[in-house]
Amino acid sequence: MTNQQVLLAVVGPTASGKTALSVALAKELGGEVISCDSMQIYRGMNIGTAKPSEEETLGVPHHLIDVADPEIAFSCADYVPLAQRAVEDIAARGKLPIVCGGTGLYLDSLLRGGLPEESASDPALREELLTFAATHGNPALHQRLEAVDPESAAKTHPNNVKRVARALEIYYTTGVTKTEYDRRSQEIKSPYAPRVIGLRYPEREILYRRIDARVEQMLEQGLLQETEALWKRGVFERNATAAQAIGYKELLGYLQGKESLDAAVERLKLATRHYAKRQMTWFGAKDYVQWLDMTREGVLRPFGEILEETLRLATRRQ
RNA sequence: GGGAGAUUUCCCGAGUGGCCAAAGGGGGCAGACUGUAAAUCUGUUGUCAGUUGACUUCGGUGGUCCGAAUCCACCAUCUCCCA
Repeated sequence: MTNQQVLLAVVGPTASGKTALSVALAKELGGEVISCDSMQIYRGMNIGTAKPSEEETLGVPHHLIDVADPEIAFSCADYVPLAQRAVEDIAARGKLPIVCGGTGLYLDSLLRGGLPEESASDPALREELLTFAATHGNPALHQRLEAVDPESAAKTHPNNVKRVARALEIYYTTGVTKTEYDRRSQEIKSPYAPRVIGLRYPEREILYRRIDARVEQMLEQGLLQETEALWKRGVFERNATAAQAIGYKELLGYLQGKESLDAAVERLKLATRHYAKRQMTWFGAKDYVQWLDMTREGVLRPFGEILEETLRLATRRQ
């Protein structure tokens, strides 16, 4: 009754096991993976972003990885059309698109069917607005938003300057308020019939232990060298999106001799845990997620069992 | 052996008689998010009633005072200095 494209998605916090599961699913169902990760986009950032290696992908094609240089300001708006094309492309070849990743906003935008027509961005204006807030105070910027779009002003805390600025940016560049913009975006009909599997860790300590272990592993694999390469390349000077990636900015202090390695690594682990929590909050609020417990009685469930359950969730009639 | 200083709520750290359950930061917990999203931001964090409110806390014990985390005495632990 619907000709929406079927699509599978595996989401969850960092280090939850998305990669292995989506590869297994692709093998099982004849699919290809579309990464939904704001940092795996970038070339030269492999270890720190836990980009799947050849051993991990097992020959399953992965899309939307290594599509931009770290100096590039890549964003959600760049991601969505590329991902849409990848979905079409995979489907056209009779394969199942499997979206895998933890960048909630990107996934949301993709599943929603893209951003509204009037979507636009103006980096110079953005900069100007941020400067305005810095000199006149956060409330002053917020008041400007309140004047043109009280509804979105009410929903955005004055201190969340970036969000306030974005709302104003939408209005100044398109003449449409953010409230109206959001409304229009809700009218877009999604071309997809997604099955979204969310990996959940009822016992958070288990996930946190995995995070710690993975950080240690990244260090062994040469995360420091990778960081140094990005540093030398000047990625951190321009405040590129890529410079925000967890794993690099935390180690920079050590490389610059401002901090001990142990301290830097601790901060890295902590930042990753914080990030994982934010992801859990994000996905937890999405009603399109079907949750799958990764642990039982304090231990990780056998992979085979998890795969089986996922297949059941993925193919179940809705 | 003598001298100086320290001891605060999970951690760091303010607080030197009432406005202190005690600043601020960190951590924890919860949440928001439609073009920087691995970013950005918010709330909450002694206990219990859960709005006023009650109760227990600032190394320990005992004092002074209407009233102490803040003053005094002794004890304990730690740091530093002189031997």
